[in-house]
Amino acid sequence: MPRCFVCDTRHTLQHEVGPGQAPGVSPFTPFKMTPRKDKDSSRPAASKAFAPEVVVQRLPMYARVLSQMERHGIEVTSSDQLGATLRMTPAQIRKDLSYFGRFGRQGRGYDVRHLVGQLRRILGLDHGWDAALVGVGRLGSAVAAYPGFKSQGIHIAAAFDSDPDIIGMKVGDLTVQPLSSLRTVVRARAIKIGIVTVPADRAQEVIDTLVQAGIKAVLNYAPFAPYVPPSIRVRSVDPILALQSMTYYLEH
Amino acid sequence: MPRCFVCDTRHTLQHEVGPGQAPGVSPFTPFKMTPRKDKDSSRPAASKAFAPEVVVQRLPMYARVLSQMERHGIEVTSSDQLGATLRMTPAQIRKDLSYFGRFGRQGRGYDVRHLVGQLRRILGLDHGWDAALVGVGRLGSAVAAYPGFKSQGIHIAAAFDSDPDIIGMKVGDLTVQPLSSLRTVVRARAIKIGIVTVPADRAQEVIDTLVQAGIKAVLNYAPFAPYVPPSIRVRSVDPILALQSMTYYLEH
DNA sequence: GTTTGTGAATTCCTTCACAGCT
DNA sequence: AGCTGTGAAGGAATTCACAAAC
Repeated sequence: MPRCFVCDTRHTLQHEVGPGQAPGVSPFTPFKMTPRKDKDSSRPAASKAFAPEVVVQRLPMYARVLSQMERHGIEVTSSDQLGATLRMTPAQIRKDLSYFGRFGRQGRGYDVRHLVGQLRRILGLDHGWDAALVGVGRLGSAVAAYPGFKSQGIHIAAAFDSDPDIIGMKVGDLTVQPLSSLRTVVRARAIKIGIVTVPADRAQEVIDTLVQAGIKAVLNYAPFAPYVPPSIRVRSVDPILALQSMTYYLEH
Repeated sequence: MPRCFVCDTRHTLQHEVGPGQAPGVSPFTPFKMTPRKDKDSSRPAASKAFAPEVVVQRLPMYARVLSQMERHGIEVTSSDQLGATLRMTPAQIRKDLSYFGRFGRQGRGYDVRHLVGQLRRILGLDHGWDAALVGVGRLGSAVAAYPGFKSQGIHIAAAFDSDPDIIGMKVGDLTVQPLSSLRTVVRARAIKIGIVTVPADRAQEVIDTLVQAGIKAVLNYAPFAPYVPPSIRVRSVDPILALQSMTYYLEH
């Protein structure tokens, strides 16, 4: 269905372009990257209705603040305090949490240790995650060296590149492997997360390969809107888009 | 109003923590980072009602695809083709564009060159922008070296750091200056964009300084929710949050 | 026939406001 | 008194669907 405007075939490879879902990347900013309603047929039927995606995107922020508080020895907090720190309304925080359970006590607030534990469990942050990094150029090296991933339980377990000059190089304690072994390695190690730091014109084919290898979540740094099957999650990091949407306001 | 949970005063400096607006950061993903309704009193009264922020955030994606098409020699496109490339519904693209004018022709579509020109003008991308980079550690250096900014008209015009070992170093053709001269330099050169790549525990004070120096837009790479006056725009880039909101789905 | 532009309808998200528990 | 959890209300954003223009 996506018809490529470069070569006008119906392949799934886009040659460059596109959004992601919300730059914010910012892991931050929300978009609506999933096109057309997901219809969402079969749902596991949790304790209540399902949590909207926007809510899931905010959960990690809550977990982060609470970890902070925990480290500072704060034992109890409230939706007011959380909201002040995160610049959100307390009502939104309470409503968001209510999709997943009842974590607070009326009149008291939330036990920090308990809530952060629950959120980590819900988000799957109570254990580590292996990730495969594809593209070990300047950006990829910077990502590999960024200490934030490891400290948050994201372990870059394999690195790939197609450039013969880069293959064999060391990034941290990893050796860069050829793209051709991506599928086998990712399959064998059951890696579920891919981090894509290749140029935009290679990114779609890399993502296709990752998906074929069994990856379920993609962190995309290339400036385009990847095509993936509905069961795969994608988030894009795109500082340029973030800046360009601000220049609008500088101009007006 | 924001009361710091670390030192319990009402200062505006947060010690770490927080979201941004949408990770997506992804410059991509949308959130609702602006708390409480902006009330939006006086509005310049454009041709029609005002464009919602989500719409403004999508405009740069449209401009990017259209630039692509222009480079490929495509002269006419349609909301269908744009939607297929960006994985969005054609209706959304038409509606978004309608906030800013009527750019297409029924039965024909959009003239690529004309539309991209209009979008660049609307977004202020028809001229360059100077930006001040604060924090020239690993991340800051990577940002400074990233060719995407310059190619999109974002010119890093000054770089600052507080580390004596880093001050005086060269990044590209810039010399890193001490933080203490930030205010004067940013003022003198009328720089409106700040890019913050300092550690989270320094980020709020740096942003305060930037705002005092007259900056109007901040691209924040630190993992916390900055406090800024309502007239200042912030977008945060936070790949960790982006990943953590995906692990939820890996787990369920 | 094709494709835009846009009110109306719909869906989704946020905020309100209060009952209920501490 | 203080604060959560949540239905209901309100507001935003998306999608529909069609008249108008080529």
